[in-house]
Amino acid sequence: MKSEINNELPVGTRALILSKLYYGALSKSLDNLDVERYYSVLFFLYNHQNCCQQVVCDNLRIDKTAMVKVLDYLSKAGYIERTTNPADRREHFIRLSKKGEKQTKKIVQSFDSIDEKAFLNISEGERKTFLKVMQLVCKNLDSLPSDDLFFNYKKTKAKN
Amino acid sequence: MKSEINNELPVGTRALILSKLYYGALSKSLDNLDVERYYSVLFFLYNHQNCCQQVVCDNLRIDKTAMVKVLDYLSKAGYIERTTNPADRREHFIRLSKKGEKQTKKIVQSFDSIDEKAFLNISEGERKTFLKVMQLVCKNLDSLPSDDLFFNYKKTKAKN
DNA sequence: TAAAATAGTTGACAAATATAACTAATTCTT
DNA sequence: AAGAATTAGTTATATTTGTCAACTATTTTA
Repeated sequence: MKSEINNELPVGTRALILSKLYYGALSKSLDNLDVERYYSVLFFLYNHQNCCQQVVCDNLRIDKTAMVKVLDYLSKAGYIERTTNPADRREHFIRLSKKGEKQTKKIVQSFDSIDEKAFLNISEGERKTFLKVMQLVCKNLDSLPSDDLFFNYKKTKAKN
Repeated sequence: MKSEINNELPVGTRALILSKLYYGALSKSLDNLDVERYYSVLFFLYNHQNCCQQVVCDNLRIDKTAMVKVLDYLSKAGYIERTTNPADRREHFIRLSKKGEKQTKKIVQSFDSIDEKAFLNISEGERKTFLKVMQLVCKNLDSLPSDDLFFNYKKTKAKN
């Protein structure tokens, strides 16, 4: 038996642990797919067909240079296609291919099923509160002015 | 302005995003320390002096081979010391050095401060519920029997 | 006491992340 | 309308991180 999941950890650390457990379960459940990662990108694309890369980056907090590699990988696996937005030719639309869509459907099902299991024995109200607070915490963290962050030190170079 | 933090993402993905934002803020606030990562390990050691490696691994869900490298890094930086448990000579106790303790105190303060800012405008009750549910979700995910994970596929090898 | 399990380590490798410099296209400024 | 600045995406590189199998040393178990 593992020791208890620690109750005294900062919220960021707990969130990281939660995501580790979650993605561990997810990738186990999707063991026999021909892509082994970037499920969340596929999930996002499933719900946002034909959006451009930057939108994916912003929503999933993935760096744009990393995103290039993710999409190269998914493209090589035949899951996605890139097309140029004629209205703004800098942008590349990302679309799931027929194969990508079919496989991503299973991925979405896996996500849904694990979400469901994750909230077992938790009331609908608590679940709602949880998700609402999670949203707010993200918003708070996202809008932290970087000056706020230097409290026990004098500000040095403040690279941001 | 970034687009909204997406409300339709699976809980694991949201938790990952939360932790990214959190650790981004944290490392910015600790910019001028001579260690640049593994803050959560130091945080944990601060509250659990002289525990052995496996306990840290279990609590923070870090692989034991990764932990070796983490501790090598922290040891080289002069933050920690390893000693053998005389009662069970397989175990290595990890202790913060004097320097490590002094620096980690600042790290703990940073964690606390960011936690506080993260929960701005969130009521005490909601915060409590949030943390309780987070705990439960982790527990649910942790105890998922791996059979539960193969629902849309026939079970293959089920390596676990 | 032999076999199994546990704590920790090593080395090789794959993957993630960060940075800077770059192209191409668009928008802003005057 | 020209030039500057910005934006989307890419490339290349380097560093860090995570994963895996195999290993030592020690303790537990059967």
